[in-house]
Amino acid sequence: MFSPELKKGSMELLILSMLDQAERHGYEIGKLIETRSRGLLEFRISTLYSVLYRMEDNGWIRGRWVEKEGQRSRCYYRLTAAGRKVLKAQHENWREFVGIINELIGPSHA
Amino acid sequence: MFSPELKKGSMELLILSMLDQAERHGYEIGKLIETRSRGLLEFRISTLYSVLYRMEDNGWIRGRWVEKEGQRSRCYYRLTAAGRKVLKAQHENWREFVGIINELIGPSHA
DNA sequence: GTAGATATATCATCACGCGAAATATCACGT
DNA sequence: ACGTGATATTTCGCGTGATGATATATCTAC
Repeated sequence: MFSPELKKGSMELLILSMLDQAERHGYEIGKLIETRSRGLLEFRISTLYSVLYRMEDNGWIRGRWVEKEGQRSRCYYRLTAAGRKVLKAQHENWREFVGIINELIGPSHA
Repeated sequence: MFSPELKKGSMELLILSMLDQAERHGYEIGKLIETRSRGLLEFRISTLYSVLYRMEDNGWIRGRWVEKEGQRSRCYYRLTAAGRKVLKAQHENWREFVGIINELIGPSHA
């Protein structure tokens, strides 16, 4: 749907936003992005996990393994204090970026 | 200023937009992006040229060498018919993409 | 005469999303 | 009992493309 390059850079912001609302596991985040965007935005599940691992290394999120009866083990991630700061910064960053690009490309002349 | 990943994917749209208004050469496009974004958005000049070459290979733009007295030779690029279509498509694509991301990340809670 | 802006070109490097494959459990239909 | 598909995580090689460094050349201004 969207150019692969366009999706890059929004991945972290997207994941951080998902985790701002609730503790979630990887697969859940993937499905959430897919359904909430009505199938228009779909990140590969492998990408999702690699970003999660990277963000955990960065100390933005922390995973917690949960084993429930009759369920495959899941790793639930939540934002750390640092992650919350990064989310805020990336959110503002995104808005400013979009503003500038929109300014530069002007209105579409359909 | 902005994450390098965020800039990826907006480069082509940006250049195509610049060339929609007038025939321009590479260095000029770079300066234009820099000044119009008040220095916030700055693409490497090397990146700019590599994107220009790629877009010319794709047939989206066409370069024309101009040699003026007392000036270094410049290559002026203009949009082709195909490039105009790509610009329109990428423009719509950008707007839709931004809409979806904004929907997913929600309003900032500053 | 040299420093800095203008202007283009090339190439190695690196980050990162992607595709593919492996592993494991549960639900459902037959 | 068996297969299929959804759920769930992991790993790794690949390809794309922005970046940084470097080279070259001309003009202006001090």
